[in-house]
Amino acid sequence: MLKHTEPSHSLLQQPDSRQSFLFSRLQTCKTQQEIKQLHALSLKTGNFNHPSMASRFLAFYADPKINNLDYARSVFEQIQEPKLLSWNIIIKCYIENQRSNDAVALFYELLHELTPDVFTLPCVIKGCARLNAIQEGEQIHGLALKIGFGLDKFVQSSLVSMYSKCGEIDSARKVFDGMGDKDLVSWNSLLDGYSRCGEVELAMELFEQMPDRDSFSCTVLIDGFSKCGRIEKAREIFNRMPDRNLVSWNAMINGYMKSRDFVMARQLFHQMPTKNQITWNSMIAGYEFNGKFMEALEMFEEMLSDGLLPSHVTLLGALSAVSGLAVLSKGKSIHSFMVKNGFELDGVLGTSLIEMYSKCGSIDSAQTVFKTIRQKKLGHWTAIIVGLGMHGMANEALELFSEMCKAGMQPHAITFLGVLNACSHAGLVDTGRYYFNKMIHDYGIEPTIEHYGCLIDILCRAGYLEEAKNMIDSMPMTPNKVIWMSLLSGSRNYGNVNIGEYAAHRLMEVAPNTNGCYVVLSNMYAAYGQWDKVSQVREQMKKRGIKKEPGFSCIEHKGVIHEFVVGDKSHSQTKEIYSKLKEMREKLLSMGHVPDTSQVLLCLEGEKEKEAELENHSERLAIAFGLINVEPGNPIRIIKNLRVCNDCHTVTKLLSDIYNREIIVRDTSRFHHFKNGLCSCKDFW
DNA sequence: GTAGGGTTAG
Repeated sequence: MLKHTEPSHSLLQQPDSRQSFLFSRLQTCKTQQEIKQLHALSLKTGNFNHPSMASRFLAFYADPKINNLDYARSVFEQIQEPKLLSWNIIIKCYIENQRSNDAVALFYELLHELTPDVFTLPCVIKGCARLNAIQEGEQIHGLALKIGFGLDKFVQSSLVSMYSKCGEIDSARKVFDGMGDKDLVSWNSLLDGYSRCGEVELAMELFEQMPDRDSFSCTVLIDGFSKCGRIEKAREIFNRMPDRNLVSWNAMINGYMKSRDFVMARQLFHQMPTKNQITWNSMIAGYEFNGKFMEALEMFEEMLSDGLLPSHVTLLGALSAVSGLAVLSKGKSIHSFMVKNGFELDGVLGTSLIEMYSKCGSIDSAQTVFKTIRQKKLGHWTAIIVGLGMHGMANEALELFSEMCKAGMQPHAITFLGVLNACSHAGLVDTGRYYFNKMIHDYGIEPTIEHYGCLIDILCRAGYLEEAKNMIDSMPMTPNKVIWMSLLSGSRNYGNVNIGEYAAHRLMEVAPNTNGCYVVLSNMYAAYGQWDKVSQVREQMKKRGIKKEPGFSCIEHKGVIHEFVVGDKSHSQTKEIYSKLKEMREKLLSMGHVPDTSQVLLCLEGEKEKEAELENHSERLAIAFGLINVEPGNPIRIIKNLRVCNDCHTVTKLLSDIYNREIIVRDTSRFHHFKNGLCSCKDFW
């Protein structure tokens, strides 16, 4: 960086002697090096602070081609009493670099010195729109009127757009109606407003009233229809577009992804003449959003091998897909890619990484990432608290929660959800009640149905079934499937058939197709020997065509995911796996393990068949695979789509001891760390 | 030499 030294006295007296020379050089020079030399020269010769010189340099550094924001700022800082033009340039530069916060802050600084003009206002209004800062936007609107720029077309259009983006469609309309001279941009701004707030009929009406339309107008409308699920209508407009641009293709892809039409999305993706980063991001995020994690990761790989640089958005999508599949190795490689390419972890990417590591079962790495983030934000604290809770590490989660409060952070609703979830997985009833009340009374946060769900779950797991039932009856919202399921599971665990039946009936009203409901209900009857009721449930399931959701377990090895279902014989290592299973069975037997068949679902009659079913549970196959393939010293990580059954839980504990291996199992809601014959959940799950 | 409108992202 250049040092702005005091110019020598003699040169200062005759600054204009070299000014025209500097001016013409400035016009023709191309490299950053050259401009820096001229900049140095201007400082030496005392021309830097000449009225139009400084802003010329500033404009050069602020130019999108050079785009050295920090340097531009340092140049700006050196200007003595910068003219409005310089302020405008630097504010615009901040907007262009997605630093709207700083742009707005600079604008308020500017107000102490000068009066803004018709160049400043649209720019800073755009910044407010980006920040969703409606209050600042309104303030600046008032200021614009006060200083006499209320009728400037550019100012008005930017206001229409700002109000539209902030969801204040009525205010947008009011400014629009007050415009004397409307052009395409002002029409499009309002059209965007209607599209954004889902008023697509009004948008369509406006579209038809417009004196002119361009590809912007069509794209805005396409996006509006896409977002509210009317993909056919969007397609119609797209088909009629004379000049389809990249953005309209992207908007269509998003629309198809939103309506889960992967075939059409992919078709457009291949058809379009050119793609950009957003196109790829839309495909990746679209797949991820719909739970198509494998496809999302394949797209991500393809994007990289095409030589495109991913953005934050790309990485967010890829990391979420990794979390969904729990492919730790992939997550690690994305993490190192991020470090290598200088992606900051201070923002959502840090949150996403913490989430990824916890969901991949590596809570240690999640904690490491959390510790390395210098400026910890609420999202980071929340992510790690949620992660620790999932891993049954309630004490650590609660400790971090109080540390976070000490650091001056205001926890929000999700943070409390993490805390309550942690309490639930550790069976901390009183602590759970305490935080639930603290949230309401100390932080003024209205509990959502999820918060109630957590607390009710805590009560149910601990056997406080009456209290849970009372809470369900008295809570201000209609109980959902999750809540009735908690009550039902609690009733099964504590043998309360009455409350269990009540919960099951309510559950069937709310969500008649919940297969888990029938399974738990029949397990409950079976556990207490009510076999006639067991067959009734079986009949009901048959009549309604409900089948037990097939369980599967996955294990990743060397970047490949191996999936197993009950009694699976399709794997290439089947022979080895089954002989390992035999060995496991013998070792378990010699430890005196007696299979617990109480949770085996009905259709199997004899004890022997039931035991055989347990032995072939998908996670046992996955464990066998892990014992064969995962190098000793490394934990065996398994992902399940169902809850761990009683017998598998006992068996896995024993296996961790017998084979001296750490086994980490992720089920639908949490992690179990099996080690030395014990589980991190302390048998409470 | 400076200004307003569209796509991904919780």
